[in-house]
Amino acid sequence: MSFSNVLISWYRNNKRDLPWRNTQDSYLIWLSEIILQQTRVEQGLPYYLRFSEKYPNVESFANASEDQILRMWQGLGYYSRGRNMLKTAKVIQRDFNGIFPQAYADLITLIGIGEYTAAAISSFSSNEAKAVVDGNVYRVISRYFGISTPINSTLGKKEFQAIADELLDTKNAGEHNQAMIEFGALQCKPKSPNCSICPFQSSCFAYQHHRINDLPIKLKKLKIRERYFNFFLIDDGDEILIKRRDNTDIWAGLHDLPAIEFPERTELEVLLNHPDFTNWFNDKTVIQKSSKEIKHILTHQRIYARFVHLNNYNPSIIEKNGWLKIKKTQISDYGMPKLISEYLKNFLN
DNA sequence: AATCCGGGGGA
DNA sequence: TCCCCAGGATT
Repeated sequence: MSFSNVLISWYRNNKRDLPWRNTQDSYLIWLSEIILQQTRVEQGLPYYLRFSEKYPNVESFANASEDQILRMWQGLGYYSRGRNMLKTAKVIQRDFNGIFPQAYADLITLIGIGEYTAAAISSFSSNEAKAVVDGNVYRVISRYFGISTPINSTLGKKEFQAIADELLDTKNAGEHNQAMIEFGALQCKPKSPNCSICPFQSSCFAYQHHRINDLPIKLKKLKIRERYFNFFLIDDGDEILIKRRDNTDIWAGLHDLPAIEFPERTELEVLLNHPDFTNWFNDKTVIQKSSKEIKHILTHQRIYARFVHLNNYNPSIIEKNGWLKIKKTQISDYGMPKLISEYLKNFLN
């Protein structure tokens, strides 16, 4: 039994009865595909039913106003899908004689229709031999074949499309595509797939190698944290105060200056009222200078630093906070992040 | 190649 | 919380 044979057999036994599967009307299929982009079937289904009832053909859709479309789209998200559908419907009226195309080459030219949707509409409506690759297909292929190329990398997209093309039952493209998607949605789910009753158990790479939870691999978009540090350059004659950073944060074990951190940009005023500030300093404290904001880029963080120069402090805080009082001439004896050492170097010279 | 666009559901 | 969902357009 080939992969496709097993797949189709599974599909015929397990498929859901969904309204857009009971038609070959490329307009209705288009409607369903756009609604289902990045949207679960259960969430999109009621929208499909309302849209297909109110706009049973592309002409009625094209004659709707954008307000009407967006009102019906309300709550579905990604609203540009609705706006683009209206544009496309008008293009169909004007350039395609009001006949919704079935050919991949035509579909791919339309706004809102990318590779996946063009392959879906063409194969579902006319059995054109184009393989769909959506989130489900990425998952099925990556697990079954043990492909660890990230699915959201350029190379990964090419690689998975090529495998999907290879796998496609070209004589039965529409059903094959539906089956791949349905299998990914119902059986080979992202979390806790039903491997125990899977017809591919013995041939699935991920199942055999216990990699189900590792595949597919997706590049995480690194989220950058923004941090606002106010460093205090506490001038005590020929000495200054520094501190060693703990091991739970950036620059672990290096030395920097006493600091107060905020999660967002703040006025100097806010800093002066911070409890640490009022503990550390006193009435005799004079702010001699405050540097402009210095931006420092790390891989996962953007540091915005401000250096506040002061000349008086409460002596007890040195011991209490575990700070160090060192001679300015000894600064270079201590490992410091570049942000700090550069600033001190410029300041002291 | 990265970022934006969204509401909803599951772990 | 984080991840993912029948992705595509834009920069």
